[in-house]
Amino acid sequence: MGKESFQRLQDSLRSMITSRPAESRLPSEPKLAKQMGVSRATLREAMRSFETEGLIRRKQGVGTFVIGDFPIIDAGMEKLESIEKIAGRIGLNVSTESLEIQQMQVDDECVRVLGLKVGESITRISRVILTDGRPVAYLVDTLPTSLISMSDFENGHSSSVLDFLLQNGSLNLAHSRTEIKASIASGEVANKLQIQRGDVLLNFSADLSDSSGKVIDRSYSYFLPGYFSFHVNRRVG
Amino acid sequence: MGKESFQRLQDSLRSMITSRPAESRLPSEPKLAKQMGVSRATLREAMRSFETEGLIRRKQGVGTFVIGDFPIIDAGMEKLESIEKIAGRIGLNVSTESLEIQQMQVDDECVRVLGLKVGESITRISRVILTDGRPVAYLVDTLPTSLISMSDFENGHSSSVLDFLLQNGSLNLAHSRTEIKASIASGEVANKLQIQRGDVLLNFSADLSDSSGKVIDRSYSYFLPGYFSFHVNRRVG
DNA sequence: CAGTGGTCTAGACCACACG
DNA sequence: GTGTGGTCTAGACCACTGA
Repeated sequence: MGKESFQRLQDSLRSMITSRPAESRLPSEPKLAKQMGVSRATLREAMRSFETEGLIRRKQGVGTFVIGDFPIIDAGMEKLESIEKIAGRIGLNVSTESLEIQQMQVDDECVRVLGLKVGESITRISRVILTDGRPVAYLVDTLPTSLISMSDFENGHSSSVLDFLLQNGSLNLAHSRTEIKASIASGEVANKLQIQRGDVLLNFSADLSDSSGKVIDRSYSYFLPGYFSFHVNRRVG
Repeated sequence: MGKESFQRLQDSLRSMITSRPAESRLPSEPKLAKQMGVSRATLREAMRSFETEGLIRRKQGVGTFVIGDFPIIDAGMEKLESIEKIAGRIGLNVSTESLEIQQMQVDDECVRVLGLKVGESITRISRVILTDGRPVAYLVDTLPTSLISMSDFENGHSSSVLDFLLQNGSLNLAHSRTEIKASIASGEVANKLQIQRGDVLLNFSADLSDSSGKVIDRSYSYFLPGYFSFHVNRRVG
């Protein structure tokens, strides 16, 4: 296959996909590969970016489907808000799944970041956010167990750790230092988000601090590209 | 191959890589695949994430090399600064390559974003940023030709479009609205950055405005993960 | 030139969903 | 069971580098 023919393959695949109605199923991979005159591996490689863009969705054992327009969660980054609040503001329904709450002993990272002593207990809360039945984000929060009660949290209105902490007025949450990265999905994260290992993700790691600068919560967030639009307004130096 | 054995493969590869001195060359892919008892395709798949992390570097026709610690360009996003300035502040040398300046007629995007009329001329400036000889970012700026003189720009001290515009005091640059995405490299971008098509990139698209809100410059930036650390401080809502 | 990584192929088997 | 996508294999050829 020539250097440009891969581009042509992608172009014809793209027009084939976009010409189809939303929700429709594409021909199976072996058939499509034969139609296009390439091997299945090459076909799959060409389709990779379409799934990243949110153009298609593959379901093992079922097929590959065209995704129509979907709501994009648009969020400025200056303010820290829970995804639930952001989605609520644009009238979008999000749900939570795979909520896991786990207590554990502090590890090296917690000692360093959260300023805890060896032997103290931390709580790790992980969850998957869905819009329209589709997993779109995987969030992991780690914080001292003393700050969060498992039963209170599970009985709360929101599954957002941030919203829970804000309800507790005694904490004086001030800001979050958020680091922005692009990464590829590990097996674990891929499983949570129902994507393939190796797929592209936008990745935040954030330290939430109170007004004294003490770090309260370290969180990792993994977002499917295509479903979110994060932006920030930058001052000219 | 079982579901967990891939993880084991990655683990043993990782420890093999990290135990080697920086700059050293790994065994060739066929040899390594044989050693590990997997096919070359599987080996390459397992090595993908290592290149994303900046742990290794592949060079076609030469070999695969261990990368030692490298300086990470750490930048807050509140202030908009050129990469050259940020790097300079931490004492890091960056250079520019593949500078391309191109004049063209406005396309639909420019009409919409830059508020130009059909028939006006725009200038597109693209360039690759290197640190330590390694391409780490690919930047594309598009702006009205009237704002930038090709010869002035080429003779300037910096190859940064932002720095050039700032020198011109008559513009009143105020802020940049920057959208943050994760994406995979197209053939063109992969070629510029000397990576593989399909590799992961962090991606900004930014509109630079003057104090009246008029958009002066639309830019696209592609960053290799691992070499940059962008962060933002978020206020608690 | 020989040796490297980059790509593609054909085929196989697995895990999974659904009737 | 049948058919789907997910993964892996063995082998081939290409493009590139450097001696």
